[in-house]
Amino acid sequence: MAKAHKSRYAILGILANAPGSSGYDIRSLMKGSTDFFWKETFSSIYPVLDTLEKEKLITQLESSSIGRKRKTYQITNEGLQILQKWLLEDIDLEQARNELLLKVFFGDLGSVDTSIRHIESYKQQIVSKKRILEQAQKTLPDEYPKDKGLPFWMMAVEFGIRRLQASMEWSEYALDKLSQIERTG
Amino acid sequence: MAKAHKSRYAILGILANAPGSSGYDIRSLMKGSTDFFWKETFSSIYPVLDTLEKEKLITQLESSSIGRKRKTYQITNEGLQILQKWLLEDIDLEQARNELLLKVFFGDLGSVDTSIRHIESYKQQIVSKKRILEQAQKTLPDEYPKDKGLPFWMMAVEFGIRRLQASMEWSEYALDKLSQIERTG
DNA sequence: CATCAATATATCATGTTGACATATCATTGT
DNA sequence: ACAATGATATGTCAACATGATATATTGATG
Repeated sequence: MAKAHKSRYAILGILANAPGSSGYDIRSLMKGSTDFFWKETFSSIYPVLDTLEKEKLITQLESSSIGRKRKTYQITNEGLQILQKWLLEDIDLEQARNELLLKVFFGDLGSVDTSIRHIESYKQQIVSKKRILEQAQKTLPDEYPKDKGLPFWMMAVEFGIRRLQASMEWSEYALDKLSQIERTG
Repeated sequence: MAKAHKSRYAILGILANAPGSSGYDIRSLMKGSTDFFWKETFSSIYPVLDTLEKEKLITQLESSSIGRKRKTYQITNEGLQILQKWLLEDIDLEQARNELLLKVFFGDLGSVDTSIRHIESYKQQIVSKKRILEQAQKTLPDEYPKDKGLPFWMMAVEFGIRRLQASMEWSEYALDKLSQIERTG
C-alpha cells in the first residue's frame, strides 16, 4: 500500500484548477467546493505547499510588489504528471469514524432521551448541510457554464445530497423507533 | 471544544458491554460490529488500554494461569461514569475524507474511463459491504434476542444499509452521466 | 480615526494510522 | 510424530493529520 500523503493531491488538484493561488486561497476555494468530502486546514496546507515546492511539483510566482505579501503558486508539468498518475491509482475505500453512530450504538448505557437529543441535533445539521449543497446545485451551472470540470463537480454534489437525504430519512426512522422504546420500556 | 481522544470511549464502551475482554478481543468484537462506522487497530487499542488502566477507568483481571497469556480488562465504576458523561456530550458532525469523490471532482484532469473504472470498483465494494450488513440485520435479533443493546445496534445497522443504498444508487447515476459524456464529448 | 472583520502565514502538541516485529497455541495434513 | 499453517496475542515506530494558538496586515464601517 502506498503511503497516504493524500493532502498533497487535493492541494495539487486545486492548484491545477486555479493557478496562482495562495495557501489562503486554497483554503477558501476548498471551503466553497470540496469541503463536504475533503477538508484541508492551514496546518496542512502551508507545510504541504513547502514540500511540494521543494519537490518542484509547484513553483512560486513572483509577488507583485503591490498589495499585501502573499505567496502564490502554480503547478509544474511534473506536478501535473504526478497528479494524473495518482488519478489512475486504485482507491481503497476507507471507512470514516461516525461519532453519532458510536453514541447510538452504546445507547443502552445512557437514556433514550439522550439518544433522541443527539439524533435531533444531527438531523438539523444534516438539513442545513443539504440546503447548502442544493443551493450549489442550482447556481453552479450558471457560474461555470463552460468549465470542463462542471459535470464532475455536479456529480460530487449529487453524491453529497443523496447521502444527506439518506441520513435524514434514517434520523426520522430512528427517532420513531426511539419513541416506541420510550413508550413501551 | 474538548480534545478528541475518542478511541478511549469506543474501547470503554466495548468493555462495558463485554467485560473480561483482551485487546485482541476488543479488536475482534469491533470487527463484527462497529467496524463499518468505527474502527480501532491494535496500534491504538493497546496504548489506550494502558492509559485507561493508569487512570483507573479499567482494571486488569487476574489471568487464569492456564492457556496462553492474555491481559483481560474490566471497566470500573469510575470508567462507566466517564463513559456516560461522554454519552451526554454534544457531537460536532465531522466530515470525513472521501478519496473517490476527490478523484471524481478532479475527473476532468484525467480520462472519463478512469472515472468510470473508479466508480465501478467503488460500487462493487459498496454492494459487498451492504450484503454483510443485511446479513447482520437478519441474524442479530436471533443471536441477541434479550440484549438491551439490540434495538440500538439495529439502528446503527439500518443507518449503514441506507447510506450504502444511497451510495449505490449514486454510483449508477454517475456511471450513466459519464457514459453520456463519453458519447457526446 | 478607532475598531473590527477578513486576509495571510505559520507552529506545536496531540492524536491517529499503517507497517512492521515477535511469539504462542491449535489444527490439519502427511 | 512432526511440519506447516492460520489464528491468537501484544506491542513499537515513523509518518501523517488535526485543533488550538500566535501574529501581523489590510480594508471597510461607524
